[in-house]
Amino acid sequence: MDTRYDPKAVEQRWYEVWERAGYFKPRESRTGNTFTISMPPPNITGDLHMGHAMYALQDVLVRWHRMLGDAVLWVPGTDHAAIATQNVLEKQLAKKHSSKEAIGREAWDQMVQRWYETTGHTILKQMRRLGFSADWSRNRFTMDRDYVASVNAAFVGFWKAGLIYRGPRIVNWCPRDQSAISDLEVVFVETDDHLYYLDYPVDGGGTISVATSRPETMVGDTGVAVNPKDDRYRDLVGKTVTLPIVHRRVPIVADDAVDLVFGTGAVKVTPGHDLTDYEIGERQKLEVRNILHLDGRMDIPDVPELDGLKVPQARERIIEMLRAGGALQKVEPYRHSVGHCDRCNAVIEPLVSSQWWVKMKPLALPAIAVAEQDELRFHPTRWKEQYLRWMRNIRDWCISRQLWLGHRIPVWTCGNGHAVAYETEPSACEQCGDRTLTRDPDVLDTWFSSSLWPFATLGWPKKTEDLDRFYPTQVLDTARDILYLWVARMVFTSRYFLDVLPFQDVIIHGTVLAPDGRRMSKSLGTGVDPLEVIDRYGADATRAWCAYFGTSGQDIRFSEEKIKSYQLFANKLWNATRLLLAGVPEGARPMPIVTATLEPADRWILGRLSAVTRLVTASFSRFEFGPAIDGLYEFSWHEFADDYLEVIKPRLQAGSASATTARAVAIKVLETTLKLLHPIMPFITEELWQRIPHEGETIMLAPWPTPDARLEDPKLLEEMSHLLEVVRAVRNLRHASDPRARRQPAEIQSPRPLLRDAVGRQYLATLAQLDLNGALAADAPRRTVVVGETTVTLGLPKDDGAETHRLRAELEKKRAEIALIEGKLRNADFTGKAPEAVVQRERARLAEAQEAVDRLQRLLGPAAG
RNA sequence: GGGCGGUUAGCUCAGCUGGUAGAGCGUCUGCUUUACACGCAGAAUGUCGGGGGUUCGAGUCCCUCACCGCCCACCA
Repeated sequence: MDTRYDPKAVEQRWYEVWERAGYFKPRESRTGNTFTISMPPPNITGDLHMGHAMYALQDVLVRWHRMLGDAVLWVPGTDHAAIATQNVLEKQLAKKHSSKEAIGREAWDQMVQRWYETTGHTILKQMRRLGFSADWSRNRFTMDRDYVASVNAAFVGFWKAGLIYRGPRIVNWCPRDQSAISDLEVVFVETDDHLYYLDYPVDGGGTISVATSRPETMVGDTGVAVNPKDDRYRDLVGKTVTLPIVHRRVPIVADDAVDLVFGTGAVKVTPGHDLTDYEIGERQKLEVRNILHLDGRMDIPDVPELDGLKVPQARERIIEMLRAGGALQKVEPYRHSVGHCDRCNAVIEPLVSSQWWVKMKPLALPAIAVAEQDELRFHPTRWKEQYLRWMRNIRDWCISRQLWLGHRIPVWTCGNGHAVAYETEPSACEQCGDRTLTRDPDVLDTWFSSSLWPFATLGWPKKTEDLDRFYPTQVLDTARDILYLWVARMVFTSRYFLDVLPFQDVIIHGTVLAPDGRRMSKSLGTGVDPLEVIDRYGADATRAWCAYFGTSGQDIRFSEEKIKSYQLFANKLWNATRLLLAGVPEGARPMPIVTATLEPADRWILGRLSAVTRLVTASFSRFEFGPAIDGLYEFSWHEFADDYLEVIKPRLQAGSASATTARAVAIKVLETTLKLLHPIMPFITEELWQRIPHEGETIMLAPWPTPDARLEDPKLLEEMSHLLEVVRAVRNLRHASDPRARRQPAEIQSPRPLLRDAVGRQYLATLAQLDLNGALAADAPRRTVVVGETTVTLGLPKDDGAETHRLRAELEKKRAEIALIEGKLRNADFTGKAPEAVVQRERARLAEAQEAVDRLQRLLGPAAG
């Protein structure tokens, strides 16, 4: 074995072995349980970023449950991401000065197909590099034929229940994509703008002023609204105004939606191009007028000056016209949020258009109940409220998109106008038999298909074996930005179609940010490719970083230091293994541990191992992986390697029966540690586990360790802790004088059982490089160190004062501590009200501190003061 | 406008139900000790964002302010 661990050489090799052996496929359950996770399908938009590395959290759970003995299935796949992918491909075409319209539908479809094949493949390869143990034989793509069948079945299912309707309603329209988008796909950006005050002449005399940030829409006004409680305008309600420029008469109405204190308290109402106005218009029975073409140009033939202009130009032009006509009262600077398309960033133009909708209220109610009753749990828990807030305020879902990429809406209309949803292409109208059928040109919101993901990937609506065996899943892990877009929707679709929750636990992992705290983004140049990270530090280190930060719920600034520390950790394990394997023949069988021959150190490390086993298992159970990796790092590096391995070195070299025991214990501890670590760092653990004596063909299927409380002896733990403290004190003392001195002669006095014992003294001698075998010569120089009841006297010359200085500082610290505790104990409130145990602890602390002060004073002599 | 999260050592972050402030990295000191210099041994470093309160006792609970980030909303 080389002195350095090389992840590159190891990781690829093991991954191939695992995959070829079929370990990623579900096996017979030893526990009777199944454990299923549906992997959130990455978008086929070509970029795999550090966010995807966070899927390692799923692999941790999956590998853990596999070791627990469950029948485990992790279903992977990819999402066609209709609008996002279309945007990527359109940009590619634009670079070549082309467009989808220019190349035509057929060439476009081919381009899409090619994209699916190449990009989908790349993503899967990248996930393999991360060590993901998903069952790739069950890999799904939302555009696969079977998946399309699921989508159609869901659509028809909703349709038959009357939950889908088509209708003209106001929608968020993206003029660049020329498609409707849902509320969730609109991002609002704070923008510096202007508020224009317009005077509308009231018929019969007077004027009414309205404030607007969109004066160009006044040509589509069909009313003016005021608040019914507004005394200023009470007399005007019911009258009409004549709009400037278009010279149309529109009514003044009263509506509660109007804010009394904003602007003038009077609002121009444009039901055709504003969400609020649309609702006011519905209530007040106002006409809806459309003044925009679908590409965002003005559609107002009556006003040739404006017709065909883009919105910004139209705004400028109409302001001139209004000003000229004396209708522009004033303009104020105004900052407000403007909706943009989430995908292409174009300014959203609300307009009325005929779209397909899903009625949400009936679907939302059960989805609310399950969260309220904690059948559906969120980690961290605060996301429950977020989820509920959204579900409670949910509005109907616009599911149709006017895109060239996506699932076609499975509705065909016959010559007689019967529009019906069919699961497969019909040959005749279901209602009248007419054979002239045309399919709806629209496609579905990509999230409609995603919302079926956990069960559609298992074959639904077919009653497949997989669906029967592996559904529902147990855990969903994802990023918070798709809590509503995706998670919430899976809950109601699964409740609706399968009458069961798609998963019980939802983990919302932290979002990975750039080192400067900005969002990771390719366009900002802040993106980090996980493969580069893997190349530098190894997949195991990358995954450990994910485990450490991912489940805390906080956003994570990407920082390489921590990843690097896990790379070093892997190296540490590698070298510890090298040490233990020296002298063990290749292919040796596991050595049974003979309890009778165990030394205190052996019992101690086994006890600590048991405690760590409990810690890791509890950490995994709570979906908080930070304490698990932290605990394993601390235990194996410091307790196992620094303390235990150092303490047994003389035994190993002596080659006695004691060596056999020590080696057996050390290997047992190492082997167990590797198993506990395997879900997080699969590669190094497999590599090392294969090298040490073990049973079984892969660590992936090794049984998960269980703690053994009988091994945890609190008294022994305390004895060892004390011993290690003495070691540190001695090292400290020698550090201050002559670090090169080895095997320093020394005497020890201690009432502690372990240090009275020859074995314990041997530990001390080994770790602190002391020779405790003889008494110090009477005339030898002496230095003494005191830890609690233990005193060690070393044959060392007096130091130059540094040690005295240190002791003095310690004395001061102890005295301060005593003053603090005494103050506490003098306080009758404390002694009276604090629990007895706490008071006792303070008394013990005081006694200990006083003893320490006595010793320090004795050491320092009369000069101590 | 409403809500959520954050503010702890130079940096990045842990600190569960209130009871002597922790890790990694960095810094400093000393070590080519035969597993590992990707190492070993040791050290230093915090009015736990400000203010108020509850309590015998607050990083931890309550109120309030400030700043950073995120989400939601029919911000004309």
